[in-house]
Amino acid sequence: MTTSQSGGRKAEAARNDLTVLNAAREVFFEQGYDAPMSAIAERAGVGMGSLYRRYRSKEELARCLCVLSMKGTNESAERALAEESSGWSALVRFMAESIDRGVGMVAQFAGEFPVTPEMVALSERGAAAMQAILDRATAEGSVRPDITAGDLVYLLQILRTNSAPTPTRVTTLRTRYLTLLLDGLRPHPTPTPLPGPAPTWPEISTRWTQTP
Amino acid sequence: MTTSQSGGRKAEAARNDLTVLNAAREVFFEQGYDAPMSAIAERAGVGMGSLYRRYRSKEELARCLCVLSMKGTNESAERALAEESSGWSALVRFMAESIDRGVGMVAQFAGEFPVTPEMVALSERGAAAMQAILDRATAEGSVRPDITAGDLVYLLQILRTNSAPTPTRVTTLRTRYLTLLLDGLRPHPTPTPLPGPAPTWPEISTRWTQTP
DNA sequence: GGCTAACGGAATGAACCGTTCCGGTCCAGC
DNA sequence: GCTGGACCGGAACGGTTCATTCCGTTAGCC
Repeated sequence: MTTSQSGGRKAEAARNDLTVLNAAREVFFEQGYDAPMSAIAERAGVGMGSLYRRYRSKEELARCLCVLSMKGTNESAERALAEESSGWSALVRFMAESIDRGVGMVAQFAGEFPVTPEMVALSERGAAAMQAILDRATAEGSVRPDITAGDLVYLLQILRTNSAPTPTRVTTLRTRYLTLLLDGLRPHPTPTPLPGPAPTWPEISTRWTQTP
Repeated sequence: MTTSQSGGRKAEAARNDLTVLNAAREVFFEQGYDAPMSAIAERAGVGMGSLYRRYRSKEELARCLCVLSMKGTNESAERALAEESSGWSALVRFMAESIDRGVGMVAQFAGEFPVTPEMVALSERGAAAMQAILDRATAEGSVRPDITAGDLVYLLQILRTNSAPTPTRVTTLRTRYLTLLLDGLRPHPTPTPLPGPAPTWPEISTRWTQTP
């Protein structure tokens, strides 16, 4: 074993718990829900036994991660709204924090397991927070008016794209294109009309309820 | 069999060839290289036998599709450059045509099979054409100067994202966010500096050469 | 009317993955 | 210092999926 840190078996178990969660987040983000459990165990430096001692199944691990991610997103949105001085800075901060936390991972889980009432509640709370940020930014005139909260969800998913040589580079590029997108969101001297209706909430949640 | 159209066996074979290619393009685009061959056969309304009579293996089919897509992209870029009156309109037309043709499909193949010299040549020709479009647009001042041709490649890949209820909706949303991105590409009264260096060509091609 | 080429789809065999099980290892209490 | 029980890593198992092949059938051509 590689118990290099201090503490006994108990401490190792506690440390493993965090390590596993982080490893799972990374692996699911990179490879999607189809990533093998063995990949998560390997990334965490842990055997399969330890993985299944904490989570009865792959689905339980994914659900746990999903809920954690949604809670993080909600807190991020609510903090941004409360602490920032303008709608625009709240929007920028929320979007940046979201892609830093790899929020796109959750999208990989759509349709893989049934949604719980808790997840529905979290999702509704998140939707309200994002809508509030956007309303404030739109009201102060710092965002073009044809943008909706549904757009924000899709834009975050779009930015999840993950194909650069190193993980660091992936992060850098994601930030680069978020910046570009945010400039596109601002009111423009001659804005190009956006084609097609914006995404609606039913449309977004549909992907979660249909289990193919 | 469902030989509903006119013509004999020969004609059916010829029709099948196109149908198979289109079906493969769609399925690979939606599900990635891991899509089962049976899904392609089903989409094309054709048996497995007919599939393997035309392409010796899945890899051969994918390579064929890849080359076709690269040729299409190159022709699209060169035509846009030759026929459009401004760099900006050439850029817009090229980007729009590219996502309409589902150019992101090619990205799914990165690292799945070895690259041929033909593919290298096609890729270099495409890079030159995209660079020429961008140079012209930048020179006339219609694109912010911190954008490179490597950025265009990544932006096209980002827009490949594919998660809406219906295929039609997917296309609409892609166009919507392309429009948003293009507005972000234009010179802005107070442009936000883009973080991180732009992608380089070696960086882009690396993903193809490493076969994990 | 039979011959042959092309067809669709079932059969095959290998690879992969989620989950379980087991032999070894380490700490706690005596 | 020694031992019992909890915990660990990883190999083994069973099921599923998929690329590829094979074969009985069918539709045009002579």
